[in-house]
Amino acid sequence: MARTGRPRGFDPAAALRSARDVFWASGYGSTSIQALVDEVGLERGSLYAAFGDKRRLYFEAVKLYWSEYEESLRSALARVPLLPALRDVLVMPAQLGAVASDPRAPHGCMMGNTVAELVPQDAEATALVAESFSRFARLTAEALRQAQERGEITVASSPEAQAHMLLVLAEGTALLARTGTDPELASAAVDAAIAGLRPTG
Amino acid sequence: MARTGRPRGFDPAAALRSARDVFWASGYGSTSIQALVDEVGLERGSLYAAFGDKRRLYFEAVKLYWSEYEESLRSALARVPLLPALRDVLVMPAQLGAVASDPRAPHGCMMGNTVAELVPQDAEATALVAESFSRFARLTAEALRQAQERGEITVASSPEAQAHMLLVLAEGTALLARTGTDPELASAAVDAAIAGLRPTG
DNA sequence: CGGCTTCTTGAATCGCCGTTCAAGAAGTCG
DNA sequence: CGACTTCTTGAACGGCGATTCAAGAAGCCG
Repeated sequence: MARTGRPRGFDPAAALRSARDVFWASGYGSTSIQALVDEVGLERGSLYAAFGDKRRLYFEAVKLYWSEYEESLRSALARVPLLPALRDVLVMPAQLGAVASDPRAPHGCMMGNTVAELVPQDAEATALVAESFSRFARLTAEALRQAQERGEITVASSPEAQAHMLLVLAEGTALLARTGTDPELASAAVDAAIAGLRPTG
Repeated sequence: MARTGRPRGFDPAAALRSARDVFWASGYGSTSIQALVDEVGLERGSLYAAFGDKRRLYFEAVKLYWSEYEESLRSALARVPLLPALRDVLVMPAQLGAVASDPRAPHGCMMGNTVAELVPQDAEATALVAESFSRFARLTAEALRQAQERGEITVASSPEAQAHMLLVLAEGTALLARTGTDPELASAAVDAAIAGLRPTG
């Protein structure tokens, strides 16, 4: 039985991307339905029909954000040598924050923003974030393990501990980027941490 | 001319501490005046008379938070050797988050929470946070410089870069603590970063 | 003791927010 | 071409938010 009736006048994927950008810039609580209507270009009813309520839409937006982030992380982790690749991954959020004063620019990591705003009060958000962070840790630890075997990084700490440190660093950098920290200082901080991963002479 | 009229029936400092705890647990936007009234024990009118509006009260609460944090930071930075002291400072937020599932417990670093929620949209919040972070960086860099001179930590990076790295690490750890991360893993991550500060071979 | 000043109380106000819904529009299929 | 189904539109609704205010209470000072 084929789909009948009036077809959609918009592209749901494009609308979701647009909604993600609004949420990314303003967070969950501070983004009004009105702002979404204005920015996404759909009327209220269409938004609700297509995505359910605001909370559902936010979660979909976060999932989209994460899927794109994870893809870029994967490709970085496949690089050899690993250390410069890690540096790029960690510094990226600080570059996004270069336009920190523009309220309509995206700010920080959407996962970190979700943590600050909804975790642990919102159980669904907590689970979503925990799953994403756990994936980051698993992928990164595996890459670190291989790099340890290659002798590229120090074995002074376990790959798991190092991976978690990088997660902490990534979220911290993304958070501080919102304050408009000097990008050079942010890079230098990342470099100082990365330097600690080199094998000791 | 002495103060006359009916005296206050409450202690403003105690009320502010109480308000800080509520804001710390729930953030700015999610804390309603009603919640403050319930928790602080003042009626609406008294709250407004004593502290001005919600935003002012929040800023006062944040300032109180920071003044206490900075004091504890100062005393940690005075310790020798410095590295174990730094470890304690960084791990602390992860311990606070041990009760992460309790919504009434404090969550993360109040400065970081403010960044996530109000920066950069709110100029006053942005300035307040920038000032605090800058103080953290200055105090920490000075302690690191002395430790470098003592030969206690590596000179591979500048004290300023190392200090900023520690700020990033502290905020990242506090953020992740909200997700209820295993405290042991959090400690291990901090240790991995601290290990990178030791002088090489 | 009486007048004055300041604090307390909690009901009232006003605006904004998320959500719903009824009416109209636009395709599709027999 | 006509009936049916789905989408679009935007006005309306109910609730909850921060904030104000008028009336009463409580201590101080001459």
